[in-house]
Amino acid sequence: MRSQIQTLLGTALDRLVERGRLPETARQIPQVMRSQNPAHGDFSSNLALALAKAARTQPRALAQELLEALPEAPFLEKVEIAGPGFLNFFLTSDAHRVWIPQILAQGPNFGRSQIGAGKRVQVEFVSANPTGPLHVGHGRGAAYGAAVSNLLEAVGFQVHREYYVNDAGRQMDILTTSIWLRYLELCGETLRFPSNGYRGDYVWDIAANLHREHGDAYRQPAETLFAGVPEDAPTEEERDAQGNPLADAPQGDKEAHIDALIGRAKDLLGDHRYRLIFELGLNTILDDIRMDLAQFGVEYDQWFSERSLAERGLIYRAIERLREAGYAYDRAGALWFRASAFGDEKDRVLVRENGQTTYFASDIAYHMDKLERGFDRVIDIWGADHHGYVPRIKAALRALGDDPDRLSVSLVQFAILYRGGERVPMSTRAGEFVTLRQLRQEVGRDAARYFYVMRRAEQHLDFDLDLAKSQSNDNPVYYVQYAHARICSVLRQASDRGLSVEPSEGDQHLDLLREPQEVDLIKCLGRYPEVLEAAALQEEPHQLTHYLRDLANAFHSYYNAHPFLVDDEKLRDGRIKLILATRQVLRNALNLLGVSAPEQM
RNA sequence: GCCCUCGUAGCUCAGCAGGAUAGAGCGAUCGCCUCCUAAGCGAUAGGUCACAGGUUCGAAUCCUGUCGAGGGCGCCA
Repeated sequence: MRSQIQTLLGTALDRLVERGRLPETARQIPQVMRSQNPAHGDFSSNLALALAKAARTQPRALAQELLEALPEAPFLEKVEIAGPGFLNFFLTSDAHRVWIPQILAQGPNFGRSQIGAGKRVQVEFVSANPTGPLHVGHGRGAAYGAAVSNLLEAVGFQVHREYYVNDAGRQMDILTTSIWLRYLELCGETLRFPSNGYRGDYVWDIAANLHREHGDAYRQPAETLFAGVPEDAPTEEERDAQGNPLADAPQGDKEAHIDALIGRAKDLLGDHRYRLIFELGLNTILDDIRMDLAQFGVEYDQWFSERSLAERGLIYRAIERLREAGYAYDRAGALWFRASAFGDEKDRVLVRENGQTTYFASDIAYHMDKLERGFDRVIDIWGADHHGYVPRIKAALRALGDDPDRLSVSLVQFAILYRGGERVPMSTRAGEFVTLRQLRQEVGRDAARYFYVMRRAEQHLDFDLDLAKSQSNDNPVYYVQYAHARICSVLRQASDRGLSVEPSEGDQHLDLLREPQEVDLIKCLGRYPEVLEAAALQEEPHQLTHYLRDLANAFHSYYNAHPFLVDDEKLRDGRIKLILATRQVLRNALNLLGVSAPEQM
């Protein structure tokens, strides 16, 4: 509808240009927007204000000329000049009502479009290290990434959802060593668990599995293992309230300590047995993450292994390409990428002094591969703590000769949980973090998915657990779902009374819908395709949650003001059509957000 | 120190490719169930859009600076 008005205005503009009233440069796609205020009609345009200077006249006078040059259109009730020179367009009530048969005919497809047709988009999200269960911070990335993917798909893009599995690197070695140490404790060894190890209960569980399967086959005396290992740093428990180490606490370096333990573990276990524990840890945790996300309604097309990059020689190839392009150089025994040549703060290491490639090198190779796979757009959804990482990855893409604008990075801010008005503590200290699974169990999947995307991604999110659980109108999820359930309930009642809920053909009886609440609701339904398009193209699912609130409100107001199951068959038919259409749009929008549309509440 | 994000009603937030009188929800106050789920509806009150400049017909929106909040600045991942 908006584009049709744009076309009309464009024609008027062309006419004025042809008459020499306006210069050639004035030709443009006119800005047409939804009016905020109903007194200003359905749509308005500021075209006359924008061009008044070029026309060397007053905005209102130019608006008058545009108005006279405007072609006739059957869907327009009237066009007014208002304020400083706005053109306000009022649609006929018929123009609004045509949405209802369209919604009923298109069903689940209503609102979808083909704007992105033929374009492939990759969305990479969550990608948490497989070293422990997902926590509530990952949950927001999951809900946001899944919603953005669904939105893009709904407007026609071919979407590829991907999870980057960090199954290489030091964190996995720390996990492997942690599992083995817990296993040794289960064998009866006494040892001091490293401050930098993974201390969660799940590590005990994996170790217990290992012990159940293999008995003491992997046992080594703790004294042998710790012999010659540099001293650890104090753990949290070994510090006082001010964070100062207690008297008997170790005073070493936790990094050197854990690295030495990893080295000892590899030597003592041998390559084969070390790999076995490594794989056991990786697979156990990855399976858990997969299941967790699946239960959260988040599915992926691909789980991309970081290790596969090295196996396919992609890291080597990326480094060679950088070297050939002259952006890699040796210094102090390491290989560096000249990121500073592309606006990054400083140069970055690709290959460490010890010969190992960095995470950054893997990531360059990964992004190189993403672009080579031919996606028109690549979207990375990262936690906000990674924002410093964006310039260097873009710098690398530019150095490789790729177009860095094909990659866009969305940074999702943290979610802060509140319970009883108090902030829920979430220190990274082992055992204290709240997992995504715990959150789902506490508030349910629907509330979690909805709350996570209710705010703009780059905005800090206050997640009120009590509100998410409350079954009242304070809770936006229930408010919207209740609208859906209410419609279902009305239809059930109709059947119980022997009334037909099968709507008549086409636009019959819709002209009877003239109550103000009916008009508001119909207008709201008609906005859905525009809202969906904007939410998708701007990657902002929260626009959809705001719309859903409006739509549910329009429906609840209608419900309170007028009965639907009236004796007059024609009026009843019209009203049932309207609420059927409302139910459809509620379903379509909730579905994109991964929230259910219950028939009963 | 440098960089990023953000300061809008008592609270939580929309609005930000400039547009008309700045909007919701919660909370507060007052109303509405012989009637399709009151998990609902209606009404009222509540704002120097952090502050100061600038750009222009017009600024919550763009630019600069100040103040304040959170985050990031490893041969970690």
